Amino acid sequence: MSTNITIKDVAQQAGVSEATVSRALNNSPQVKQATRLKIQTIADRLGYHPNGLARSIRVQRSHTLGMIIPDILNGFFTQLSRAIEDVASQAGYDVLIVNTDEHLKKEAKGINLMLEKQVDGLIITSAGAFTDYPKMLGHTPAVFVDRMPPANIVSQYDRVLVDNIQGTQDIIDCLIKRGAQRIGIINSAVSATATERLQGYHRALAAANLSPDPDIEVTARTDGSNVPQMTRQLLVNQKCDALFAADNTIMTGVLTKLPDLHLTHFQLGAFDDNEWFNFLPQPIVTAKQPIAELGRVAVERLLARVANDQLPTQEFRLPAEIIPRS
Amino acid sequence: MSTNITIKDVAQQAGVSEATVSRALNNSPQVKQATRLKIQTIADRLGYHPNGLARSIRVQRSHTLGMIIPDILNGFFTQLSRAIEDVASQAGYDVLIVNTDEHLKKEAKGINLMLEKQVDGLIITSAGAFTDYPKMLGHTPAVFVDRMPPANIVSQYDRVLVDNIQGTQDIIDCLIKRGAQRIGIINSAVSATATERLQGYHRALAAANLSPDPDIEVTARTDGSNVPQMTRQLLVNQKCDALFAADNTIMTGVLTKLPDLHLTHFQLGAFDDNEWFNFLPQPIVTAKQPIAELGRVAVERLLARVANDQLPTQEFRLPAEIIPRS
DNA sequence: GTGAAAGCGCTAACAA
DNA sequence: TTGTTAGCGCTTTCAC
Repeated sequence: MSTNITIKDVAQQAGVSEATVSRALNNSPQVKQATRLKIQTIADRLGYHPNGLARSIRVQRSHTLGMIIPDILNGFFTQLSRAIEDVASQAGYDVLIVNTDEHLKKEAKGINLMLEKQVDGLIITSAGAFTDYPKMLGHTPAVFVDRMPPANIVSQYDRVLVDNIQGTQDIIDCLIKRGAQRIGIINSAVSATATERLQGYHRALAAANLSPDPDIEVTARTDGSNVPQMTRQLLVNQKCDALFAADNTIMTGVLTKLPDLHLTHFQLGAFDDNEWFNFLPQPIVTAKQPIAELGRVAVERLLARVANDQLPTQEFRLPAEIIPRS
Repeated sequence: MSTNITIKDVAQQAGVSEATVSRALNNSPQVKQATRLKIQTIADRLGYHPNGLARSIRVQRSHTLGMIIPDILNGFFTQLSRAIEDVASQAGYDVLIVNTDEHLKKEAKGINLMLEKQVDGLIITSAGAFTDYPKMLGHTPAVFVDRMPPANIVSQYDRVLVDNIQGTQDIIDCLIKRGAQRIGIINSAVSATATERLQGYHRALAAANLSPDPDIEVTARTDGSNVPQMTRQLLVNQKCDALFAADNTIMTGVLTKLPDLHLTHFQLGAFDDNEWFNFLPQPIVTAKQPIAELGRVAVERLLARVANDQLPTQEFRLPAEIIPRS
């Protein structure tokens, strides 16, 4: 915040009014070509940069979007943020990012910060199943991606997410076709997601006439700390011949534990793909989320809602692509 | 930008002046406890959020930092951005990120955008060896991380980066100790970095009385497209018994090619560590950058300069840690 | 301890 | 085609 040269300086130098400078620099059609040129030259010479904050406050629009994610180090959110930034910047918006680490307080603080920064809209991957979003957000448009808000208010917001049931079903299906008979699942800590993925798991079992076993259906902690131990439990104690990890952080936990186990015959499946899986000795069947698409749809919908807050809310459900890897 | 309730509304409801509300909400000591309480209650009830833009424009400080990076999908920058966000947010700043894809135009556009958004300072990992930063940046403080600005202006800015020479030397050293006699290098496309890493490479060779061979010193394209072919060239045609990749994207390219080559005895080294390397069948010796430290130092220095623009510019050189992996 | 008034840099009526 | 004026929401003297 050190650009001390303002529209007034340009106006004085050019011998015109501030209004004319503003018009010229904003390409208003109603300014004489000669004037515009002179003004532009002078602005360049002075190294003038318009003060976007002043403009925003005046036009009541910041051209900034806020994005709330658990952790950008998680590959899914890295890719999502990139996609969102790309689409947003194409539309003349930039993006403010806050990492919550699944922490409700951090999320609340982040949202507040963004509201103060007057973001035009918010893209949220929720950490808080119990957060009162309508109260927090006020009239600021928001779309939820991947993680849904609490069930009682979910219909008040636009949502963009993957088809968890189908994606999971395809993976389990593939594992079964390749001979798996007893497939353990380490499910996500995110409840809405977990419910759907478990459902896909059960559907695939049913379709193959395999009966589910509660003993081999477990749920990871949010921080993933219990995943290695569960891996052992399922693959060794419970003698599973395949293991399904419900997201990429869970799979990372599984991979950490594997070498200790000295197993030879078992299969692996995971929701969320990862380019590094290609380099691993053990093939992993995955459901690859259309992350770029998720981001694109989310931003487009958000901007549409910014332009028209009367839009009915909607859920966008995108298909996951199975990557068999054999 | 939909918060239509302002300080004025709170003032009216509370029966005080706007000034008093402002003071109360900013914890000015000179406002009566009772007044402050009443104001805070009313502000809460109304769901009042201060307009940060208006404040910024008034106090001439945005409490926002800008960050220019090539691509957040590159693990190094993912981690760097996280570190920077953490330190910045701790200090009450948030950060705006722009990806340049090593594109000069995108970088210029991004910097302009940030100047318009009135960022208090900029953290830059430069794409442009030929960019005229002093002209672009004006008086906005900037610190360069990892990628340095052009040599003729480098001393005008603070810089934070790793000890490339030592890091590389340690890796090559380790490879030699383990028996390597002919170590190929695929160097970085970033010239300043490449120069230093090559120097470390040569030093290690010299220390072991191995003579360098220009035929096995090659440089990757910025987009890494020629890396797979170079991998084959060095490991097969040139019969290298070890390969050093000068950064993590290069190593990814190497790994892509390896399976085709069906080689059994060779070693791998790389600058930049990656958690996924732990899961690979082939051990990789790396120099792990202190990324969190780089980010922390960069933000701290930047904020120090924001507070005092008379600070002499300085270079911060941090050590890399060798991860031998055998 | 509180209020009145000015002004940060900009844009948008309304005039000329 | 251009200038004048008002005001976006806030903080900060300067009074009282």
